[in-house]
Amino acid sequence: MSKESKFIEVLRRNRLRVTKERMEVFRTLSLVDSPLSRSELLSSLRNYGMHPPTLYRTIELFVSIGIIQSLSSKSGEVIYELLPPFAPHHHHYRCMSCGLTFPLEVLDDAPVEVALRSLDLPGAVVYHQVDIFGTCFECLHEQSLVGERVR
Amino acid sequence: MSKESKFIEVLRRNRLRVTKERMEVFRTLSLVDSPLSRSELLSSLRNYGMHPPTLYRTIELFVSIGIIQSLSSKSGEVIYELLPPFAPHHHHYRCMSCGLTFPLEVLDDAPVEVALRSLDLPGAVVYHQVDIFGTCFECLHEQSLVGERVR
DNA sequence: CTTTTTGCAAAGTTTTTGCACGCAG
DNA sequence: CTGCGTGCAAAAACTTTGCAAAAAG
Repeated sequence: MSKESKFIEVLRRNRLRVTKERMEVFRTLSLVDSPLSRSELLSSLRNYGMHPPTLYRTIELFVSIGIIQSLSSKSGEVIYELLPPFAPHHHHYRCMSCGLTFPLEVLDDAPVEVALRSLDLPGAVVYHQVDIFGTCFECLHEQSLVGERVR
Repeated sequence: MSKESKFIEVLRRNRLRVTKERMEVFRTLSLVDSPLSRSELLSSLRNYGMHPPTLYRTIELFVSIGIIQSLSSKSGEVIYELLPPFAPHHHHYRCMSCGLTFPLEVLDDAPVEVALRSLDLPGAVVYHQVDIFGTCFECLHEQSLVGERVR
């Protein structure tokens, strides 16, 4: 079953209508396969004719039915990405220099996952996010080429 | 050495001035000991006389010199919290129902930390964030008291 | 045909900017 | 003293809201 038909299923199950705007937001997120901010989504979809209120309402809807989740970029901007089953569960490596987000594949039996499951918590668990911040090899390399760091 | 004097040290090391506004923002974050949004900080500090532009500039500054970090709340709001050495490294458990954030103490040799250190990553690591989402026991209890879930 | 969803305009809120003044060093 | 930082006002950007029109089922 394709991701799009799964998506349609989820809308149906929630008694929501399948509109081209919702499809388009979903497609953009699937295609890019990396978290996007509201403004990035807007500019991607603007040529398509998406209006801000529609996008905002769609994002809120998607969050509420669990299609996407929000995370914050290092710079303090909120970004959104697809959740399972639309994207596999993964962690993030984020470069603080160029801002790129690298998805990190995590198997269910990886040590991190096992360790997270065995924690003693103040409630039930729905999902978790792991974000690792640093400087990616490409940026490290570039920095070493430039003699001096600019203040 | 107290946290405040450490904070002053960091400002000095960055050749920044110690002002009462900066002290006040730092104090609020230390005192509350849980992540705060811009608007929460603003209302806490408003009676003190903080103006929005000053707060925003201060937050940006604090992020840039590594005093605080941003994370996103479930509702998609950006919140800020102190980083080591002003607060111990910790993970978060966040209740999706009441919105409360529970800091989770993590020792350096905890399984999660060890597992995270042994990952193969596309760059160098500066720090990481782990956020676990779910429903806290208090909210679970309340929900069981209410017969029906509201649609 | 009914009900949900979108388009649009307007209002509301938050954030940024520029510059003059005041305070830290 | 000498700028760095803040206060203030104004502008810009972003987000929300309400309602009529359009589209989905």
